[in-house]
Order: sequence, then structure tokens, then C-alpha cells
Amino acid sequence: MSRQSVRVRFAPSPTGFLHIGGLRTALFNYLFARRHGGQFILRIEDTDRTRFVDGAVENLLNALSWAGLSWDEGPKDNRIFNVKNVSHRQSDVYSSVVEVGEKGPYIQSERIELYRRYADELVQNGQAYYAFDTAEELTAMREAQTVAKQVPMYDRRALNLSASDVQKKISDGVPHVVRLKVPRGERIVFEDLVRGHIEIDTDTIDDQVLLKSDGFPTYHLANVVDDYLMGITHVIRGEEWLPSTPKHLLLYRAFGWKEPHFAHLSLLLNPDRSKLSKRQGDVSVEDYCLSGYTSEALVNFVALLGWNPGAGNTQEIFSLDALVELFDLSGINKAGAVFDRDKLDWMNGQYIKNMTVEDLYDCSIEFLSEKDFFLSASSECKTKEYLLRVLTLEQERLERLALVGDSHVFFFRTVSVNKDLLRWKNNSDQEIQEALTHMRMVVSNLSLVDWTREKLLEVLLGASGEKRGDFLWPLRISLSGEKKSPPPQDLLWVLGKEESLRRIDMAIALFDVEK
RNA sequence: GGUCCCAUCGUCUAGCCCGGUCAGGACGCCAGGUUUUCAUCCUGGUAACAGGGGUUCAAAUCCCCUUGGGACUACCA
Repeated sequence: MSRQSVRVRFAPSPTGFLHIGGLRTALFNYLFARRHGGQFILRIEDTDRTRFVDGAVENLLNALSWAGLSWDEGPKDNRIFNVKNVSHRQSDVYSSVVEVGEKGPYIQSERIELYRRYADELVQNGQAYYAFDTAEELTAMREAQTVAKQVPMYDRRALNLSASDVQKKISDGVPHVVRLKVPRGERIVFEDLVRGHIEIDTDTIDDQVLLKSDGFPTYHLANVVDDYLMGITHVIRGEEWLPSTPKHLLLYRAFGWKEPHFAHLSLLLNPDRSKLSKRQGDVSVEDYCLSGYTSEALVNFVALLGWNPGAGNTQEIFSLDALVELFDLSGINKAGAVFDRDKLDWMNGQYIKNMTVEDLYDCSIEFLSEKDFFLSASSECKTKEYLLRVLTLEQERLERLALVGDSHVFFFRTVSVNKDLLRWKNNSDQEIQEALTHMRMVVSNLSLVDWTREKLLEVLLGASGEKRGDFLWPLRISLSGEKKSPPPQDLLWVLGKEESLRRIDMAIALFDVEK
């Protein structure tokens, strides 16, 4: 990179929740900034008042924070952060939001005067013009063009208006927009950092509206003005912006501004290869958080969608810091990537397995606390000491935190044991009862010193000799009551001696002669 | 329809720029193994250069065409 410090931004629209594709865009910007020791800026593009969703900004900030992507400049939620050098906002729209940084405001709805000024400048220069067409007129125009098999495009009818007509309409208060006057017959050429050489003919570019009749700017104007004013050096954004990049380039040129570098990221896809969308699964970061994915796993997974560390590096698990170390735009793929839930589950499981039990306890306790069976569990099953033992076992089989407590057998004082389930192969009632009685004796002879997973296993194996299934199967069933459960030594370990013996006794009693 | 982008196992991908290793890894799936269930873990297996033309002694790699997929085509971003 040059001596000029890198400045990148993530510029979401507060129309809902943070989309998983947005997370990836934010991540790549973050990684690029950190890799090059530059700044990562967050800007809110809320110029469409009809699509504004209450609470969306706060949600966005939250999701980004959860993911661990810290930003240097932009709005922050003061309910979450204690940032120095922050100024409280006047606006009451974002009541809990404060801003950090010298180039603010970072919320576009608070910059509208700016955009108006720049739009006017373009009109004065003759590079943009006023248009007074109504929505109905424009629709009619497009329909006519479509019928005539022409490409729908603004026909510049407003350019036929005389200067005095324009003046009169404006002073009469006729609603109007400002449109960019796109030069004809030119080729716009640029080098995209991930796609390479791109050329587009200006004849295919419509006279884009820059300022809407409600006085708000469109994305195109606001984006370019802000990127320039905020000193953005690299625009890293989704591929959906590729076709409109020439418009943005035209804008930079019209203002006489140095243009930033562009890097267009491929899209995230549904399994059917269409653009990742709701309907085919979760798309908001919040959904994944609530389903029990760790932020580290989600970030790790998303980073590897359309990017790889290259050089034959087959590593798959990367911390955020490790990603920062390795990140390079040259490792970004041009083709779109399907979001594969199976691999995410696997990766999440890897992260869970590598946590300390204490950490697992901290981040899974709230998931567990919501479960009905846990709520109704006895108090001795809710002590941290007990839960830590349960989690030690669950950890190796857990793929998502929301699934914690699946072996809820641990939380019930009573297990209902099906007599037939206790039967290993074709063993007789008597054989089962004898096996259980034997195991009971073995367990009751154990001292507390021997109450470790390893020792318990050793003892059980020793006590069951050649015919392990005959002993271990009924023992396990009597302890868990379930066909599928952790191994007997682990059940014993978690349940404790007293509770274990109680359960074994209950099973043995099933075979007492009842006639 | 028009413009632009893209194309290696089912999925994520390495290899492509600087042509020459049985096209490598991971997820999934299948089989086997371990402390005879489930899970974990280990081992092995399955499976791809979209098609067609060139250029070349040699093409997944370079060029062209076709096909397929996607995005954009708003006073939404």
C-alpha cells in the first residue's frame, strides 16, 4: 500500500437486521483496515425514509459488536459502550446512539444539507439538471419504450425546458429531482481489485436521479459525497454495486475528485444459487446468535466464503486476529459462494470443543435456563459444580449452544426405565437382574477418591470382563433411561454415587418377582 | 429484452497469473476402527476441471464460441 493511510467503510442501510452477507462485507472491510493499519468506518445510509425500521440501527451496532468487528469512527450505542471523546447527539431518532470520529455526522439523514449543496454545484456546472416528471409520467414513458422494444431509460425531456421554465417551476414549488447528465458515447474503464479490468459504455447508463423530490439524496450521490468527504481509499462492497460503479466514477469525475479503489465482493448464495435470502433459511446475524452459534465460528466460516489464505494453506480454523494477519484482497474469489449450513455446524462444534468448560458454562447458561425441563429440575441439579460436569460431557457432542442440555436426563430426579430396553441381546430377566446387581455392588464399593471419569471407566471394564455388553448396556439404560446417552462411566460421574445407586435399584426392582 | 459479472467434487475451495505432479484439502455422505448405544475421535472410500473449437510436443491453466448461472436495469439501497 501507499503511504496514504487506508480508510474503508461499511455502509449498511437500517432496513432491518444485519444480513449475513452484510456481516461478510463488514468483515472484509474490517480485515483490510486492520491488516494495513488503517481505519474502519461505519456509516449509516438511511436516505430512504420509507424503508426506515425503528431500532434497526441499534440492532446493526449490536450485531457488529457481537461479531467482534470494532470500528474506529461512526455511531456507537452508548448502552453498550463507554467510549471516550464521544459527543451526544441532538437527534432524538437514535436516542442511545453517540458518535465517534472527526468526519461526522456518520448518519446520512443528518447530512442532507451537504448533499443538496453538492447536487446544486453539479447543476450550476451543467453536469446535472432538474427534472419535474411525476411517477406516472415516468411509468408511462418506460412502458412506451418497452412496447417499442427499446431499453427503458430517461429520455431527457426535462432538458427541453428553458431556463425560465425551470426557474418558474421551482419558484412555484413544483416537486423536482436532480438528475446526473451522463455523457454519451464514452467508455468508462476501471480496474476492480477483485475482478480486474472492467469497461462499460456510457450509452447504457441512465441519467441517474441524485436528489429525490423529498430533498433526500439517492444512494449514488450520498455514497460518493460521503466516501470523498470521509477520505475513503478503498470501497469494498457487494457485487450488486458493480453495474452502478460507472455512475459513481462519473460523479467523482464531475466533482473533480480523486476516485477510490474499488473491490466488488461476490454474493452469498442460497443452496439453489440465487442471492442469499430469507425464505430459504436464516439470514440475519441475530438468528445465528440465537441459534447458538458462537461469533468466532460464524466469523471464521463467513471469512472462508469467497476468500482463502492461499499458498496451499489448508488450515480452516482462524481467530479474528489470525485472519487479520493473513487477509489479502488477492485471495478473494470472483464466483459466488453457497452458504452451507452443515459446514457451519461442524465449525461451530469445533469452537465449542475447544472452549474451556468455564467458558462453555458462561455462554450456554442462558440457553439452558430457558428450557422447561431445566426450570423444573431439582435445585441440586442447578449448582454450578453440577452443571460444569454436565457440560464437560455435552461439550464433545454439542454443535450449537441452543442444543445444550439435550441429555436432560441429568436434570430429572426420576427416570422412567423401560424394562425391555434394559435387555442386551437375548438375555433373560434373571441375567439382567444379576448383571445389574453385580454392577450395583461394584459401584457401591467405590470410594469418592475413585470418582473420576477415567477411574470409573477402568473399574467398569474390569468388572464386566469379557461380556461387556451384558453389564454395560443395562447399567447405562438404568442410569439414563434412554436408548442413546453418554457412556455409563460418564453418567455415574455426573449423577454421583447416591443418585446412581438409586437409579440402579429402581431398575433392579423392575425384575422382582411380582406374581 | 439490454448491460455487466461468473463457471474445478453435492457444498466451501487449492491449483490458473508464470501451460508439463494419479487435479490436493475441508464439510457432507458411505465403510471400518476405538472404551460393544449415540456423539466425539482415528483410518479408508465416494466424488469435479460445463460443452465445443483453437494455440501448443503438452491445456483445469492461454484465446474464441456456445451453454448455464447470477447481478443490475427505481425519486431502494
